[in-house]
Amino acid sequence: MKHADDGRDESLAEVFWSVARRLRHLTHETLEPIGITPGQSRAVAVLMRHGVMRLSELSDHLRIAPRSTTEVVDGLQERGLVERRPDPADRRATLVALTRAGQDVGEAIRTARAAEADRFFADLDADDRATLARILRTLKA
Amino acid sequence: MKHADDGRDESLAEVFWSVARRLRHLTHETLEPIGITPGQSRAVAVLMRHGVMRLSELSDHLRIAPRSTTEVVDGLQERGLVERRPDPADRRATLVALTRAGQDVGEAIRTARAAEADRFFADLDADDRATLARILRTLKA
DNA sequence: CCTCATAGTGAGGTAACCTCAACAAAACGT
DNA sequence: ACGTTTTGTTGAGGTTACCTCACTATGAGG
Repeated sequence: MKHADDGRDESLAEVFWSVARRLRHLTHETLEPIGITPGQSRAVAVLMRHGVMRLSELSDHLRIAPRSTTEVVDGLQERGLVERRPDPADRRATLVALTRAGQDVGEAIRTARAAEADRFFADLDADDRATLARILRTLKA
Repeated sequence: MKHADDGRDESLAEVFWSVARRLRHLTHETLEPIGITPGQSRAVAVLMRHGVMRLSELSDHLRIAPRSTTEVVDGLQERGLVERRPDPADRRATLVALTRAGQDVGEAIRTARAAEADRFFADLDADDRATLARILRTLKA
């Protein structure tokens, strides 16, 4: 008997958030069996793509405060997915590097996320997918 | 000086989240001067649209747990924007209604959000806006 | 070398959710 | 009519993912 959603004259922003909600839930489900949080997964993705970097650099990539990055890295380190090592060039800094296990998990995430995206965007044809990507890229700037 | 974003081969999902992040920040800024949180604002919008309803009904609309709705309503009540009243038809239930002040704030939000959306989606022409709406509506289902 | 900036982190805080259990009131089965 | 089950709301307490502020150690410029 639930209505569960207010359709009609909803704004672009509102639909956007409905979609975001659905995607967030899906992502959560995808990541859960891997035993990693969405935030940690983002960090792993950045490290996969760019390799070893300073904690502060990682903050920039993730667009979160340095202090928050500390926490994300703590979590990954506990799970043995990254290691901290001193930056030989600056003794204040800490480098963050994926361990072997971290790389494996990174691959697993990549695969799972791809499957997830396929499922999620399956209702869209190739054209719509391309258009959506273009429009979102505009909005991102 | 920072890179701040990983562009290149990013997936649809990733761009989506970048946009979401930007929109979330913007919304926060829009709502802050009104002195209301995004969650409360959503509740007010529902009440503006559908009028007096039970707490549990509001939960359904907001798609959050009843217990969480209690908190949202608490916040709004503290600010004098809604009032709780007993449901004459069921003494277990509580009805939530916008006060006069709540309706005024609802209007203010509506205006501010419209301006916000204009700003945010300003880079898109009418066609793109329509297309985006259509695609998002597909994904919402 | 003295001052100022920078890298990371401890302490503590917030918003927005959640579950679980309690309690009252309603609805149902017999 | 009456015991059982369901429903509507809320207290207690937890989680997640962020935040700011202050502190320490180090680096860099005058």
